[in-house]
Amino acid sequence: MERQTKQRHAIEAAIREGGRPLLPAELVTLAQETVPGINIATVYRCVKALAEEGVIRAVELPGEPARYERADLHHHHHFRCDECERVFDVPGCRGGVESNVPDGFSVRAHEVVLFGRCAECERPSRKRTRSATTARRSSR
Amino acid sequence: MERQTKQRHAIEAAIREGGRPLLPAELVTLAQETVPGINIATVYRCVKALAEEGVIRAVELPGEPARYERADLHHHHHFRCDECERVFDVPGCRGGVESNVPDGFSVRAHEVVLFGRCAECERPSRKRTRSATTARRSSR
DNA sequence: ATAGGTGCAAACAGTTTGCATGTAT
DNA sequence: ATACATGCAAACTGTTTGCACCTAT
Repeated sequence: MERQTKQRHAIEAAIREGGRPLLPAELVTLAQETVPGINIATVYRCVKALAEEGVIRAVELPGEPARYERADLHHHHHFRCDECERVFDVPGCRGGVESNVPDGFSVRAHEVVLFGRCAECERPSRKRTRSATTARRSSR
Repeated sequence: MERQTKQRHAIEAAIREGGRPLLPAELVTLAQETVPGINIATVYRCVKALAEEGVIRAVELPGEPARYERADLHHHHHFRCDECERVFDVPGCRGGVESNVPDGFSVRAHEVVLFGRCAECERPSRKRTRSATTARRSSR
């Protein structure tokens, strides 16, 4: 069983209170407010352990590093804004996605990711630019 | 406009005749049958150019490197086998996936990925193991 | 002839790991 | 006390880039 360390608490807290899936890099930044010296390797190790315990869950979007969110959320999908690159939760799931699989295939799970512009970025007046934490990734 | 080189032809041919989305590493292997000395950097450069021309398309699955397939296919989704790790095309799209987005959000595109076991791996008798080209990745 | 493509090696980003040290139990 | 977590640096994987050379035009 796992030890209660301040690093681990800081990471858990960041994910629990994040409100949206967070990147490992964002987690270091957030956790450093509580544990200044925290290392990225620790974040990766904790995040892996927490995911195996079922406390958090990896949100893996096509072509991007995994983000992490709390696992106690109902089944939902994700929306990635083309502009600010943030990822949002999209509640619910209409089902029916699993039809059309070829004969003999069995479906265990599915992932749906929507791409577009979020409400803030859609509205020209109150335009929001990429946050500092995600701007680095835009060079891709 | 682009030059016709044997490297480029080999890569285009591999994707055109692949029948399923292929990884850059698989493309080097395939293209080497025609152009022995072909380099991975060339594959990445060609693949990027071909994608920009609209000849091929990137298929990006959550948590995995991009695969590439010909662009002249109708809209479809993908199925990844847990066992053999191959990716298959799933024809059609029932729609309705875009509902539930929060107010003010506009959807530009969507991706659906199904996970499970393909027909071959589902059938115990004719079990298929991971191919040599994908086995490396299983350590993840 | 020359613009553009290729191979090679080095650079990068994200992630993982070995090891000595620190700390929760 | 000691087993496990952390920090640091090094290793690793996938991808990109600088540069000298090669080749389709």
